[in-house]
Amino acid sequence: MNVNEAMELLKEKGYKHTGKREDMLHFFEKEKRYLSAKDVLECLQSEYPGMSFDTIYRNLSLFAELNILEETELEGEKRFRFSCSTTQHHHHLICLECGKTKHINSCPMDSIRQQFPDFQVTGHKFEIYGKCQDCNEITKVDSN
Amino acid sequence: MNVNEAMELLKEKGYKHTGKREDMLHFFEKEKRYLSAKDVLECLQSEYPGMSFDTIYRNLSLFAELNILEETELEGEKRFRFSCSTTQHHHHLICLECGKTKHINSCPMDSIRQQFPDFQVTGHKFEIYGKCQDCNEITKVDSN
DNA sequence: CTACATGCAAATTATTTGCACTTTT
DNA sequence: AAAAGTGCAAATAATTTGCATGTAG
Repeated sequence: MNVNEAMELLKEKGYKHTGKREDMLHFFEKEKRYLSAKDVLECLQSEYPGMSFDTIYRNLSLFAELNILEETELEGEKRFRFSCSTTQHHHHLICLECGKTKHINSCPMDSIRQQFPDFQVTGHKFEIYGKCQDCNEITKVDSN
Repeated sequence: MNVNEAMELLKEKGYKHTGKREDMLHFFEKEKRYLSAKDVLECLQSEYPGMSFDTIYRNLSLFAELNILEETELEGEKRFRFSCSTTQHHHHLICLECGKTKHINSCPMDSIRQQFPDFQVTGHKFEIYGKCQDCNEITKVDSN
């Protein structure tokens, strides 16, 4: 998924092309990590001073519904990231300092489904939290 | 972990023995599943008509801090369940209809840590959502 | 009688919604 | 124009906090 494909999808579905939408998507494409509504607002407010949370929230929900963004909930906040659904199903290591993510292609669900055939699985969440290599190095430097 | 052990732990740490705390713990022990603050309030209000959310929330946080309860976040709400930490590390299948849970002893983290030695893991979440066998059967009956 | 526990009311935080106005198409 | 997008202000909803009072040890 990239910004052009996303805008194309929006057009197909009858949603309009606005600068705010495009800029939101560009921000997500550039960051490649989970962002909160606040992150997005802060980024877009330089460009659009009157920009409000409502618009951010409405568009985030819309994008998530269309699978343009992946959604998760982290520390009591919804977070979104540009969808990597063109690649195979996967999970992430998430750095709690900088938000950077790393893909994990292996998914433990296959074996789980076999183990519990009576449980009808509708979804799952597998996320690993911690500190990425870069953030770890910064800490080391700081404490010297 | 059981209610007596939990009350013992509270006493050790200098927290007081109150009927509300004990009843909260009994409720968790009986239910063996993830419960929201609201669930707990509804249960305790019959016994303690004046019972307020504050007390529930304060005690839930306390119990979680002392590892008497396990905490997770599900559909925008914090949920707690009686801790099974005496048994080995594990995860759950969670029925979104009735809240019932099933243990999974296997944890995918061991292999993940090996795969990403540069990422300092501080936590992880692995939860499987769906419909348990009982709830599935109820649906079948309903639709007849 | 002292520290912890609780209720009340008010504050916080993230998110959603109704309504009037403004853009896209 | 018509449909969709947006800002504003107000409403929710879950959770937290300050303060005065109550209660267990």
